[in-house]
Order: sequence, then C-alpha cells, then structure tokens
Amino acid sequence: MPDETDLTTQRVRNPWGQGDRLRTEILDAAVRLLSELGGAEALTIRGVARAAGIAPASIYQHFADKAALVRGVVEYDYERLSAVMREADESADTDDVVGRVRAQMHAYCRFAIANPGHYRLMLGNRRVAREPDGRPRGPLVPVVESVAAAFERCERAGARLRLPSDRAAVMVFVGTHGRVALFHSGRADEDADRILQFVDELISLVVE
Amino acid sequence: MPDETDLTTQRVRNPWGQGDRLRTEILDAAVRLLSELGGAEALTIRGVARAAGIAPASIYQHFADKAALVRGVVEYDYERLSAVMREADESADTDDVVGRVRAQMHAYCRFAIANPGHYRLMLGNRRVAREPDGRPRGPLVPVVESVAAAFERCERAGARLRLPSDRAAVMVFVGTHGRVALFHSGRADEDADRILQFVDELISLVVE
DNA sequence: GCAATCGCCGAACAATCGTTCGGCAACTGT
DNA sequence: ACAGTTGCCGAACGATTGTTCGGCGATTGC
Repeated sequence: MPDETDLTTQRVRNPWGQGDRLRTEILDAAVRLLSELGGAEALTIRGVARAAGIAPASIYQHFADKAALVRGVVEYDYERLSAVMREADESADTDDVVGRVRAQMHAYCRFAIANPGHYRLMLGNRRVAREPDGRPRGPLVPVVESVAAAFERCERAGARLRLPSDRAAVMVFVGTHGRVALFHSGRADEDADRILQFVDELISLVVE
Repeated sequence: MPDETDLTTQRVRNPWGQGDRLRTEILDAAVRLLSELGGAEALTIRGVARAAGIAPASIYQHFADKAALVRGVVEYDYERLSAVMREADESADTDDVVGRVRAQMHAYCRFAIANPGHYRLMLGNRRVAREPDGRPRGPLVPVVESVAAAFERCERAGARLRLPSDRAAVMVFVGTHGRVALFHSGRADEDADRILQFVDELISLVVE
C-alpha cells in the first residue's frame, strides 16, 4: 500500500495527513538555499538536508528522487508567485483598471527579484505538461491568463488598447519576463526601480 | 616565460601562433556539445574532451581551468551572435530602415533557437564587466547598441517612433529576449515562426 | 505491557567531477 | 645526429554527487 507515487509531485509514502509538515519544511529549506546561493546547481540533496537540519536519507521518504524534489520546489514556487500576483490584483484600486495590471506585473517583478534561484530553476527545466485535450499548459499559463483577464477589464472599461486584450497580455508579460531575465543575468546591484519603470513604459505602450 | 595568462580569456601557454587551432577546435566541440545536450551542467571537461577527440588533460594546455573554458565559450558565442546580427543588418535592403531592425532581431531569434545551450550558459553566469571609466559593459551591450543605431536610422528616415530611439531599442531587444527565454523554458516543439511573428508585432507596436 | 510499525539516520556504494603528475612521441635548433 | 623543448595523453587523486541498506528510537494498536 505504500509507495503510492503521486504523479503531480512524485510524493512517496506518507499519505496519512499531518506528516506533511516535514515535507514543506524541506521545500522551505530548498527555497531558502536557492535564494541564498546562486542557481539550480546549488540544489543538492545534501545541501537541502543540511539546510533543513535533517539527514540526506530522510529526504527520500518525502520525495522519490532528486527530480521529484526539483519538481516539488518548482511547483511550490509557482504557487507562491500566483498567490502574490493574485493578492496584488485584488488589493489594488478597483476603479483603476490599468493600475491593476501594473500592480500584477510589479508583484511579478518583485517576486522575481527576491527569488533569483527560482528563476534559474525555472529557466533550466523544460515543462512539457499538457491539458487532457492536448493543449499545452505550462505552469505560468494561469499567470498570463490572470493578466489577460485584467486587460479584458481594461477593454470593457473603455480603455483603448493597441492590441487585442489577449495579445496585449502576452506582450506585457513577455516583455516583463525579458526585463527580469536580463536583470538576473546582469549586474546584481542594478536598481530594482529601473525594472518597474520599464514595466510602466511597456504598459503605457500597449494601453493607449 | 610560459604560464602567461591572458586576462581576457585566461589563455595559458601556447603563444606561438598556429597552435591555436586545437584551441578553437575545443571551443567548437564545447559549442556542439552545448547545443546537442541541454544546459550548462552538460559542459564538463571530460565531455568537451570526448567531443573534441582529445584527452581531458590536454584541455589544460589551452585553458587554465574550467572557469576559463566557460569564459572562452561564452565569449566565443557572443562573437558569433554579433557577427550574425551584423551580417543580417548589412545584407538587408538599405532603404527599408525598419526592415533592417526586423532583420537584426530575426537573426537574434534564429541564433537563440539554434543554440539553446548558449542561452542556458549566459543566463547562468552573471557578468560584472565594466568599462575603464566605471560604466557597466555587459557582453550584449554592443548588440543593443547596434539595434539602437538601426532605430536611429529609422528616426532620421522620418519613421514615427512611439519612444525615443534608444528606449525603443531597449524595448524591442528586451521583449525579443523575453520571448526567446520563454521559448527555451517551454515546449521544445514550439513553432519558431511564432517567435518571429511576436517580434514583428512588438516592432510594429514601437515604430508606428 | 508487548509487538508491530514507522519516521529517521549513520554509513557506505558507485559514479562523476575537476585537476595534477610523469612520461612518451615528435619537432626544433645547432 | 643529438639534446632540448613542447604538445599530448594514461592514470591516478581527492572531493562531491545521488542513492541504498540496516538498524535505532519513538509511536501505535491491541
């Protein structure tokens, strides 16, 4: 009955409820390690175990192998990113429709700047997940869908877009992503405000 | 007199002319290996030696250590990229000023698609190079300067830009880079034409 | 109170990594 | 023709990697 491998995160054993505490502790330790040190190559079984204060062998009771650990970390971080962007969208002024787009993208930038290791990990692992109907579904498809919804609101509120709302969302998201990626492969001491300025410039290029 | 370490590429020994042949053969083998397999972690001393058909120890007569090899590969690839973009710019129709921008960015995309390993390597290594006067000088500063020159030509030719020419160049380059980065972290079977279409959409958003 | 179960760990395994050393073969200068 | 130099390689070293195995201590069920 054990060894019930969950296909989404390759969780193994431990399907009895409260025992997941150490599992999230492992993930937290991995994220912490990934933020302090540089990239994905810093994510080693021994390193995560040391950061979590447990033995390397103990990790294998929560993750089948290292690939499963990496998948778990990626999924964990995407959840955090989605939550941050959703929160920024909801806590913005409801009347300022384009301001809600800005809030979302600013949250995206702040998250990307604060979690450089997450980016290295994401850029290093190809995702080939697909919907049951065959349509592709990467982990940040819901993110750009959220941006697309914000742009749709702009359109309904009468804002003039230079692109269809879905294309506008892709344009803004891709541009922002490119700016952040360039930040991460460039100097670490660059001013974070520059990035937010770029995002504003990009949005104002699309929206009016 | 040996061990004359060249600071730009950390070349070591072998300053007698023709002996550089094997050095470029090593770099070619590294690029080949980097293109076939995935990312920067595939770039091992033993792997490069095997791909070049030589012994692992022989590499140390052309590069001081692995870091020097990586620096050499990165520099080598940036030179190839610059050459490809310059060639695309020069061989385009001289009268079609915005067409020359498109040609440059399309060349950038084609190079990035054809050399995925180069991207992984670039995104994984922070560059902190600076000019003698203290201004930062990343390896792709000349690239965006080339795009900026093309946009300046557009401005002089009477094309209406929605941004100052230097900001327009940054916008187009960053957006293109983001699209390519997303391609590399997404499905490998994505149609390359999609990316070129996106670049055209981005340019037409800036130029008119 | 006893036996079974379960999470955890210390230790070891094989593989691979970057790197060094000593010697071999070929070329050079005289 | 000989001695010296030089590029290259086979073999090894130490470190680190992912992973497995056997047992220990605590908790659970009866």
